[in-house]
Amino acid sequence: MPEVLLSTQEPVIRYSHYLLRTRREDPTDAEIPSHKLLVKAGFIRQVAAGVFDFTPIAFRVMTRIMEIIRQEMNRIGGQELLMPVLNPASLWIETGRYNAVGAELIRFADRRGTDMCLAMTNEETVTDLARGYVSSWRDLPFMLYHIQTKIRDEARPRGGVMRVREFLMKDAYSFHRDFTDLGAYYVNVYNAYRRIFKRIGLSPVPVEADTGAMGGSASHEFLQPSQSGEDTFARCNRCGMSSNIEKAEVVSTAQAEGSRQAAAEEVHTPNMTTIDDLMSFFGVGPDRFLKAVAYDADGTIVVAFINGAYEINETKLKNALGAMELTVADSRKLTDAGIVPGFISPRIAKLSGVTVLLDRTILSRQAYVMGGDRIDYHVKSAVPGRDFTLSDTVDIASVREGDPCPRCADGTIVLLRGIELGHTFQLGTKYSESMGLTYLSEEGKAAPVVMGCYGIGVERAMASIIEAHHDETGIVWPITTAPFTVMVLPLGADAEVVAAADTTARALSQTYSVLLDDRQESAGVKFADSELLGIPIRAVVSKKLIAKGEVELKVRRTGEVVVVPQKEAPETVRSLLFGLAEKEGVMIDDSWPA
RNA sequence: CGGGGCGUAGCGCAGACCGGUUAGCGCACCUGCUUUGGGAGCAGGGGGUCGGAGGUUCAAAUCCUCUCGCCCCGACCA
Repeated sequence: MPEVLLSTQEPVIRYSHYLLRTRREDPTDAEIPSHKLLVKAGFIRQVAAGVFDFTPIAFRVMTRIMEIIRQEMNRIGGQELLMPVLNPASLWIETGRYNAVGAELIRFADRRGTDMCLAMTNEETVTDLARGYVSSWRDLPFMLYHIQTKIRDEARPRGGVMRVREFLMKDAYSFHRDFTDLGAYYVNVYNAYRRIFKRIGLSPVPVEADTGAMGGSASHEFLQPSQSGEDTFARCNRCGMSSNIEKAEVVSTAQAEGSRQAAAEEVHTPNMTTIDDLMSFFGVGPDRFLKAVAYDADGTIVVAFINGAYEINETKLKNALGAMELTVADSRKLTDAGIVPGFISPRIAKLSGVTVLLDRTILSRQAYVMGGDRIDYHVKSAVPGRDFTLSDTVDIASVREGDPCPRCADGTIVLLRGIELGHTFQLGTKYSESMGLTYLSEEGKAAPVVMGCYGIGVERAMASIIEAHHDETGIVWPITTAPFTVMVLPLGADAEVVAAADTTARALSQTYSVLLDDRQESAGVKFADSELLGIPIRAVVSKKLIAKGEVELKVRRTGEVVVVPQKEAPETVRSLLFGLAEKEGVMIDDSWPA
């Protein structure tokens, strides 16, 4: 596919009048490389917590990312439209999200007193739009998308532009007659996503994900492995299975133990309420203990029991319970219910108003040390099924590094961190049913439309590109998303240097986007800035070079330097770019550069 | 929302404990001259409601109260 984005008809951009100011020093409040570089190179400026200005050079990058997204969305039949950020609360009340979503959804009343909110995504508006259009199976399928501001009042914005309160997102919505059709289309989106990320210089891992408050069935996150990432995912070292830790299944291996089972025995364990305390007291590993964690799930007490070597995964627990709100229970509430915090055993299941959940990892051993249900006592050699009721077990544990893979025979799990670049959901009928988006089938029966939705964050993609493409001196933009293709540096203020740089810049700008550094700055400053800004090709014009009618071209990514006659500069840039395209794994159509 | 920290020039900071010159330094910015292949030199200069409000005092950047904002860790995260 041709990267026409690099082609340009625009004039040379003159740095001296361009709204761009780099900084000499690293910003103190930035932690991750992309944040530091975006600020240092003058791409972003914070306006409020999680709210940023994007300067012209940054917006050029965003425009290129958006254009690649557009091309790939259009390729799979997407129809671009524009939906509003300002939404009436009534639409969100219809789907139930008005109450289901927390304070991230900004709610307010307009001047007439009508309840409004600022859209964090557009399922409501798109479903509302579609129900005015869809009536027959003949109308399906289709896909709509837009690239629009999203507002989410995040509790804690962080990582520069990684997690913010206002951002641009490409969100796409597909509409189908049934799950089979959705499933088939989902593959198209999946492939389009892979193409988009490859083209912008990223290589995220598609991982199975929890659907969260979005609802629906299948969901994948595209996670770019990075230390700066906020998501943790599990990956099998053999079969490649990848799953967000919020969803990753845990298979515990049963340990072979002697068939002789000692009788349960109460042991005095003064003030020992943690697994660590008990480990040192009993002198055995954490997997010998039955750990109890008490929660308040939508107002009822839930106590989850798990093998002491594992941690409860609250997302999985929440899903198992179908709970909206899950918090750690306060001890007073437990005491009131007749529970002894710190010494809880599954025998409390008989108490009224208490739900007990047993994690599957409990099955891995035949006997445990568990709570004694009275202060300062534990029970040793407690056998599941004998000393407490072994009801159905559930999978609510967090997978650990080194655990066996749930998919293949002999793989083990590795935990990695990643940046969520995109998320795809097979929504199903959650929105169509609640909002009455139905169609008449060939049999003349009304059925809810089956939907999918697919997001990509634009600023986060930009930041991720920097995370993946930078060095000690600055950003190294891939040619597909670079704000400019060539940066021309005249060294010195000599009239002939200025004139030659101008000629070179004009010649190059016939085909490439060019930033001409016409500032009255020393050579060192210009070199440092060109490296910081990360423009793929640097063209130097100096007195020495002019004497021989030459310009020097340097490739930012590789450091390769060539000196060529001034007239050959455009042709040489072209071949350098083809070299870069190959290195970066992107295609350039031979018709480009023209 | 819990814990910790910070608000003084565009950016980074000092001054504050112990109230008292005209609030200072570096970078950036302006003028002039020199300089121009790796963040230049000399000289001169502009820019401040000291986050905001109230209070104490003869006097507040400095002490007290309230408030707003921002950062970090955690919780949260369609």
